Amino acid sequence: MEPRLFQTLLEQRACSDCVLKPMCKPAIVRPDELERMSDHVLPRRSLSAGERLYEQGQKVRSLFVSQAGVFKTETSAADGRLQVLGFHFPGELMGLEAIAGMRFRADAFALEPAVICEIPLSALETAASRQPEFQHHLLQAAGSCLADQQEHVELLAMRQADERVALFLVGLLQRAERISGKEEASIHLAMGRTDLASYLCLTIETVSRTFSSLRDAGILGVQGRHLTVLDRQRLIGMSGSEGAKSTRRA
Amino acid sequence: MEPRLFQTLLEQRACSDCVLKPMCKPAIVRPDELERMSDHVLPRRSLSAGERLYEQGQKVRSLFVSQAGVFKTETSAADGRLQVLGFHFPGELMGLEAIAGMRFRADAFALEPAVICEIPLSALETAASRQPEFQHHLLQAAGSCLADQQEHVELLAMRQADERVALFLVGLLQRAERISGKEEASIHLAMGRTDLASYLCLTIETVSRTFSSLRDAGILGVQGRHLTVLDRQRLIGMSGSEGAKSTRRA
DNA sequence: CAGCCCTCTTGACCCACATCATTTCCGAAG
DNA sequence: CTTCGGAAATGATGTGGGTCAAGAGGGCTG
Repeated sequence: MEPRLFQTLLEQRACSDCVLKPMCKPAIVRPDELERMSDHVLPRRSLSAGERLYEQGQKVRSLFVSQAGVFKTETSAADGRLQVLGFHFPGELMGLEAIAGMRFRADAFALEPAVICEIPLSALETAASRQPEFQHHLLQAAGSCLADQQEHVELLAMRQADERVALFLVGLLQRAERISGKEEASIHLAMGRTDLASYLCLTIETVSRTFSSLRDAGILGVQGRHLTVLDRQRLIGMSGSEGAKSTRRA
Repeated sequence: MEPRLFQTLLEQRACSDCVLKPMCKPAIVRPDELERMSDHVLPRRSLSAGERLYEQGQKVRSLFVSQAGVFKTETSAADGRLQVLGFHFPGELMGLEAIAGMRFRADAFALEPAVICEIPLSALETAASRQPEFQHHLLQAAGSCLADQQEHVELLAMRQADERVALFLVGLLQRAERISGKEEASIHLAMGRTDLASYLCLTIETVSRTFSSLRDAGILGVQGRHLTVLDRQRLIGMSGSEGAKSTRRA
């Protein structure tokens, strides 16, 4: 394992373009660079849709970066309740939250056919200690993950269902645009309504109704998992602050 | 700045005792050790109750570890809505989520008279790259922060108000016990009802009512900010899974 | 000790969303 | 093309907790 490669690997397009909100997802790796590098140095694995990458409670040996395909992470409580904690797009790091307890705190599933790049912990630490650059990027990535989680909390703290949905969609849009580099007008949902609802802490009925009302308002085109953004400004408006009228909570 | 000291500084009582939930807060530093070390090498500052440690949007130069006193971090949205993102007890790291964008994403306030230990970023990275041990601990700390955030999301995902409150209280209890090392029967709330409600995404009225019903049920003694745990088992029971009867969400 | 302010508590009412129950859609298999 | 099954949409109804509105403590200051 050549540590120098890690540095290049993580030569990230820093998250500076979306410093604050919304949905500044931890994109620590440019997928194309990852593609180039991992062919030579990192274990890769293909997963089919629905396949599990790791399991809650399992011992952590590696972190993972999606190279292609979207993943979800999901905890299951003692009583069987499931809670989707996050979606992970190509280039995003997974598993960092597990290294404190050395066990994964959630299951990770591929939502579509995917390619995953595995980074053994030992290699990670070795590379980081030999390459200050890499260490720096790793810290940045950790910070990004943390910022991302905070945004999830902020999303949940938005009281109205339509605010949450709108904010989520805007986030997806921005992630898609960061990957493609151009303005996007359509969104393909990698996840079903169930996962979406769980992530937003709503029921699938509410999500469905919200989509319908966005459609009726002429803001969004809805055809199953394929969405079309018809009125970007209004969508962004709803996702933000002034969507609320009454507002009381401190 | 002597890097070696950092290593000792972060010689943590790892979070292994509370691998999963609830409320495994990122205690990366033993307060007594921090006390011992920071006198020599790290800038310290005293804050009075309510004083601000850092401000949202401000450039990040240092991370912080509380040495004494509880802090809260809080974002303010464009429309003025405030959202408490976390409480930070002695020994817990603050500011890591900011390093991706190099700006703080929230305000941090001391909730009571406090002493803070400042760790300049440059020193942090230098120390980490010279001391693999320290780098390892730093990563662990980052992982702990992340795990903590996930628990916050899980807390918010618990549907019933009383589940959230109970889970929060159990978490406080465990943190207090981790610091004192012995079983505690009482909790002193460093935060007021307003901050508590914001953190739990409830109104202060609901929090108040929930406390009252816990009191009426003989589970909790409530005298303002001083709480007495009368029935530990039942409290833990409520915080968990089986407090719910119906349960539908995936 | 009185007065004040601020935090917390309690009560009455109502609404957004959960819940329950169908119906519709769409893709895969035959 | 038809059939089938799971996902999504829609409708009707109920409720947890948000909202509005008073009190009730409890700790300051004068």
